Amino acid sequence: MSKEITARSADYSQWYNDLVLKGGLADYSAVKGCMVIKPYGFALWEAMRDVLDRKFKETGHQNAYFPLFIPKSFLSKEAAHIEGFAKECAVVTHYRLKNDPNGGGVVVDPEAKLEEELIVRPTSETIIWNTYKDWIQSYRDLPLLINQWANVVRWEMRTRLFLRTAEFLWQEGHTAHATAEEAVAETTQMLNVYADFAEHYMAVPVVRGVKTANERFAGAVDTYCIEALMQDGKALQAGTSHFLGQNFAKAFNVQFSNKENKLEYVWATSWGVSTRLIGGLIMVHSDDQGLVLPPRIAPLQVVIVPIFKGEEQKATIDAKVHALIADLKKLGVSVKYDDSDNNRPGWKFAEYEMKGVPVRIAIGARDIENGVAEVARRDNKTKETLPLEGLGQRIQDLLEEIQQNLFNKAKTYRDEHITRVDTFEEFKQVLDGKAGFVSAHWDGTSETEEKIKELTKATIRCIPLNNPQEEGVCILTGKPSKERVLFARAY
RNA sequence: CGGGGCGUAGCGUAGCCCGGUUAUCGCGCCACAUUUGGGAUGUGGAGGUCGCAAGUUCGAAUCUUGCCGCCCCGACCA
Repeated sequence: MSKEITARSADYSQWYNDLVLKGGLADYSAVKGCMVIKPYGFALWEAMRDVLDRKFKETGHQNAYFPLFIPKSFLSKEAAHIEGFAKECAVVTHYRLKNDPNGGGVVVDPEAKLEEELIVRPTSETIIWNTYKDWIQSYRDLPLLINQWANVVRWEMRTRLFLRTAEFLWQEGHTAHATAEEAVAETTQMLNVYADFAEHYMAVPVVRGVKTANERFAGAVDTYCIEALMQDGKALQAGTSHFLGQNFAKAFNVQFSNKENKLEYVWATSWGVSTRLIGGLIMVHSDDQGLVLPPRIAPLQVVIVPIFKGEEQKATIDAKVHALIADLKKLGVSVKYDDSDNNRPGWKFAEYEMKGVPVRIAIGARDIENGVAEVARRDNKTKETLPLEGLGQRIQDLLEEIQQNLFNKAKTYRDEHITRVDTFEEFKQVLDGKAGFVSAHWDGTSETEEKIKELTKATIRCIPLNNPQEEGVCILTGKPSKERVLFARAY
């Protein structure tokens, strides 16, 4: 009816947009490239944020907040860093408006020009390292383990809801360490936190790996990443964790006295995930009926729809439902009883399917008589009639089953879409056919990587961690190679 | 920045070529009634700077010019 969803097979991008808009996650805004995150979408982000925040704290991090604005001169202190971000920075040049003397509303007051322009943060390494300079003097001040939840702005040419917007929400961890070994350990620890979150909460299987020089974060020594595979066979970088070496410490002159009273530059990491994860979540699990959300981060896990004629039936159903709700809440299950009379049951069924609520329970007079309820799973669209007795526990188990099923399904798909190839012909065939990750030998040079990208639009997503070493030859140049890397077309 | 598309009610649209009653239809919204096991039905009703500005004309949603905005596809990117 009013909420037709484009089929994935007809137009994958349109399908994705339909889910975001009609599922009530976000809207386009009056500002080009920026979206409004609606309550349901934000609830999803909050659910993800809560889990991650807990994990950060469990690994010893604390939250803090740094300014939105960064003096222009800060950004240029690390050469590779500014190189990477310069093209997409929003710049504040004035601090005041005034009435247009020609009567055209307000204009920028030319008198109010800033002496030094401010950059709206595209990422906060520079402002943070400028601050750390004052916080770190001794090895006793280390490690410094800070995370920030914030918005950042990257003025992208072309945007897509959640996947790439001019402003987005994220978290960025910035840590300082006394030794390189400790910083590297932090980098991999946080990569594992992300991977664990993706797999156990989002039910999204990921490949852990390290980026090639081409794809590395601007200013990093090494960029570790988790890569996920979408249903259209394209890859999505779902999170990154960077070992920054001493680059930022040197740029901002952050030194500490070690135990031998010698000055040393500190070692740094930074790591982040963004609202982009929501885009990935949608593209991994959802179907042509709408969103499919994994129970562990679904804003709402269970919806109960009563089916009744008249107040009398309603009262009988209410009594049973309230008992069930009490049970579910006791078990930590989030539940909504939609007994509004505005829409009929069929409408509600369709609506909650669109929104991806994992479990729907329908209870009518007929069920009350039989002491049962109809329980419908969103993930595989099956329905079964279950006794009301002990239903709460059964639902809790079912949610866990759904969580597992979503992960297994996504993992099977992902594993079936990692294809080993040994020639460039096969490589192109796979990319244009079944798509997904392509595991192939590469000669290790940036030039070859660039060339392959030019020819096929595929990039090296990562060199997987613990990658088996094997002799081979580069698919493009035929030069010797010691290991396979994962290529894919990516978002 | 290149290519394409679009701007008419909250949303989706017709009308535009070929200017002429009160701007079309559907969804949604409001009221009432009947309904309620897969997106209900009827009756009545509210809602419009036709993106903005200038021009042509007796008359502009419609023609002309300029401007603005958004979306999609590319290059760039999390």
